[in-house]
Amino acid sequence: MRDRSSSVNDEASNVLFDTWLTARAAIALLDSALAGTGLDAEDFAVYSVLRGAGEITPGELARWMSAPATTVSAHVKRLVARGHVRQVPHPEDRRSYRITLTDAGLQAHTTAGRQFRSALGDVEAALPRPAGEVQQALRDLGAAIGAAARRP
Amino acid sequence: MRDRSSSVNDEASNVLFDTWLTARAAIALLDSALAGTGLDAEDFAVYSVLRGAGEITPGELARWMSAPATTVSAHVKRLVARGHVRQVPHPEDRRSYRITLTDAGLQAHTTAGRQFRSALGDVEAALPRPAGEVQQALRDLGAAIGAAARRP
DNA sequence: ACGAAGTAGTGCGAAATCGTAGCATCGGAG
DNA sequence: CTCCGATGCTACGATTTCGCACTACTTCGT
Repeated sequence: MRDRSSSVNDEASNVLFDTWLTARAAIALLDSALAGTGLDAEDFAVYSVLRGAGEITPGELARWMSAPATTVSAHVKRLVARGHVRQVPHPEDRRSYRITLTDAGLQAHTTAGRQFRSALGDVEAALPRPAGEVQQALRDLGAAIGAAARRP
Repeated sequence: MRDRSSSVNDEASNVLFDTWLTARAAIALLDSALAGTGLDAEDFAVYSVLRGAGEITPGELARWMSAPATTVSAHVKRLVARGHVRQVPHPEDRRSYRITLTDAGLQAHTTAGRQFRSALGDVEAALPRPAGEVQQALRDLGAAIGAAARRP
């Protein structure tokens, strides 16, 4: 009954608001944890998606991160210029293409990953219960938001 | 074992990453849910903090939302210009001041609140368990991130 | 097979973000 | 009281975000 549940926030308390608040804190933490790696929190997340996906189209990436197409487009341009991402022609749709991490991109992600994991460890250590539980809650919430968004 | 835990994301799975993902989805949902109200998700969140706080300094707000001072400064300028926020001199520190919602700001928040609550309802309805549980997980996570951030 | 309608991505411009540098004020040490 | 380091905020500018309008290709209906 202090700090985050203090006087400031009473009626504004709800899952969406808390998600916003928590994410901002997470990003701030990561931005400083990743200082010096050349990647910021956003970059690291995108690289992670890319790495997990192997090859995806900009559109898929946009859907994954709930971002507008133009934003992803800008990301791609930047990451390609940085030499961390490569564009591969799409075999079945010539309007599109696919993107992958280059070796340099992969390595940047791996390097930054050390610092990331350190910060993640700190957070998990400070967590008063298994991280898996929290994660499951986030997944459930994410799915619920997705369902709500699909509802016209 | 579908959708959000699909093939794209395996090793990248952790609380911080999931927080980022979920928050992006939440913001996207709210941005569209709040369309036409004149406020976007970010605005609504800030107004909520302001409303809950009554009067706070820009610095306090910055800390609350884990944002750099300059960003908050820009927000304040914008919201003041919009007529939704008012600056009140700080009685104990002349470097600073306090901000509050004006009546117009309060009303804008209340109006937008209808649409917000509708979206929130959709999300909560799609949630496979009590929202309070998820919220508690978010609080715990937020506190843990705060602890990790304080650790030099 | 053809045209209309839908979908993938991008150029551009307006607005937002936030680091750096700088100013005003505060508060503690001597 | 007088410094002086610490703190609160902001001007500025480089970078990022994203809505709108547009082009290129795909797909569906007939």
